[in-house]
Amino acid sequence: MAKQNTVFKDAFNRCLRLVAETATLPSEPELGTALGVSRTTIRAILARMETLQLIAWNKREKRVLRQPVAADYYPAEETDSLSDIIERSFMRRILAGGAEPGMQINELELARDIGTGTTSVREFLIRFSRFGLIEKRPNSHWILKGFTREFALELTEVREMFELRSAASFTTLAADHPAWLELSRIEALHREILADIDNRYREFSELDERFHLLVHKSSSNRFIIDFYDIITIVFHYHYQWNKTNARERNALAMEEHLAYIAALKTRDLAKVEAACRRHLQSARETLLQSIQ
Amino acid sequence: MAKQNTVFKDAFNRCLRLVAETATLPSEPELGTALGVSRTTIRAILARMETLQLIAWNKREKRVLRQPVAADYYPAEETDSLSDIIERSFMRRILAGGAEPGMQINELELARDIGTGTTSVREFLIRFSRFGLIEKRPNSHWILKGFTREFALELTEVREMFELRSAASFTTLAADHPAWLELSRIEALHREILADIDNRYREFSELDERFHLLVHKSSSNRFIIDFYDIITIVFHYHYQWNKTNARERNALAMEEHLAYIAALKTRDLAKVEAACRRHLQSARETLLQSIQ
DNA sequence: ATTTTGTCTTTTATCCACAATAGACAGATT
DNA sequence: AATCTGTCTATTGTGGATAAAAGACAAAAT
Repeated sequence: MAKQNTVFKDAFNRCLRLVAETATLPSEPELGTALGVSRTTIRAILARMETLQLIAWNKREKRVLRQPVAADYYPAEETDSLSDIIERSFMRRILAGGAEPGMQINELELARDIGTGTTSVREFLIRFSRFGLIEKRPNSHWILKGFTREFALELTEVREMFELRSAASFTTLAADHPAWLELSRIEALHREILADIDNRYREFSELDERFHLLVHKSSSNRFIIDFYDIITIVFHYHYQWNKTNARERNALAMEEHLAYIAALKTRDLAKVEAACRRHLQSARETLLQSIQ
Repeated sequence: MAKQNTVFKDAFNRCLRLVAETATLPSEPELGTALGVSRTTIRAILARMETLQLIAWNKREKRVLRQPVAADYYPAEETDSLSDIIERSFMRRILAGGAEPGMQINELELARDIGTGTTSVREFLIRFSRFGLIEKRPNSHWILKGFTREFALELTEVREMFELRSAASFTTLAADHPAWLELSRIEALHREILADIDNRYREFSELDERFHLLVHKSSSNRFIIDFYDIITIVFHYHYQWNKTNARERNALAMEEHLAYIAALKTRDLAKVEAACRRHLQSARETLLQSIQ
């Protein structure tokens, strides 16, 4: 097997949702931009839909013949890209499984475990190494440095520097900058979720990322923005793993966010800094608690 | 061709220098640690030396038979690792060659150009992407973001944050911490080179890296230390490329270093910050000048 | 009792092949 | 005149093969 056709399968599934909504599909280029894939893939999707008798396809005409049913969709497991699969598998190993710091990581073993080729695993490890959790010994193995207390402290130290700097530049954005609108949208979402916290507290993780990324982006600094990837991945897996008191923690964090957002809106640097520090402080504590 | 034997060739050359100095070579493990390679490679080296009649090898006895001559050495081009070759070749393309920002980078073309397989080029690009000069479009090409003014400004912004923080933690190191000794050694080297600046100003580049890395290391933060890789590579190629007024620039920078070192030694935070800022300011200007 | 060597196994680095996907271009259609 | 489709080519993503290098272990030597 060479390349996997996950792009096709995922786009096919998304295209089925379009089929459910209209009587005729638009042109190939239009579908391509809508689904974010090339015309080659679009034509493969259309051909498959024709085979399944979902549409009648003749040049420009793409008439919907019937509504898609569950059996038309590709199973969700088949639409994940290989690198996502490797990432998940790897993170489970090093976070959930008892992975000791200092442990050796074996490309071949990892590849066999996941059921993939070594090349993909190798490329994943290279990409992943910038997160500071593993380190390469050339011509030899990788070393797991581990999700330790030191790691968390180093991570949060830089995060705090970057976020304070970003928050400060947020206050200097022009009044008509789209970030202000997005900030208001995020604020509204906070209030919505808080109003129904018992049912919706799980939505916090995604909202948290969206908010902090917005702040980081206002730095206009690629290094600061890229660094946020590390935060994202750490917190993402951390949330999946440590669910004690999630409701309370999330509610508290959202209150802090609201105070932080309010401070940003005043454009008063001292207030922004105070609110930002307060939130980062409790975020750090949450992270540290989950480690030891 | 699978793996290239550059490790062997490079270690062989270095081992020839040992042969020139002694009558008998030490044990295999000892040689291994001295040259930083495994026993497998050491044994390959010894076998080759035996073939060349450089040594008489019988178990523990490794008697030197003759002095190595120029012809015994492998040519320098053959001892560079493939990733170094790719890096150099790539940097020449994007720095020296007129590479426009926004240009597409083609793995296949790059590989053909360098005369190597695509896998190695691909892995290089993945590793290199953390420097923020290129960006990947999945399933498609890479985009060259270019060594632009924005890049330099974003880089120096983070550098200044990190170095100020590191310099501050330097002042809190225990008096018997080895960093103080290394600092004094670096200081002495500065004075030596300044005393003979006309002949030795080219040594600055290496000294500069050694000094700033020492400062960054005192942060004990892997993200700060890793970031210094970016600075290193940018300045490394930048020095090779822009040589106008090198003597004056380097002399000035060294004077600033001396002031910075003196400030560190007082452990007075205000003085450290002032000296550090002054130096970073002029380093930034030098970099910016070379760009437009 | 340690260290060294001989031998063997395992793993990494690298190239190559091939399917999936992107993308280019000319002719067809509105 | 602009957009769309049919067809073709080029490039990326991934598995597999293989030489180089690392590393394990027992027997041999100090």
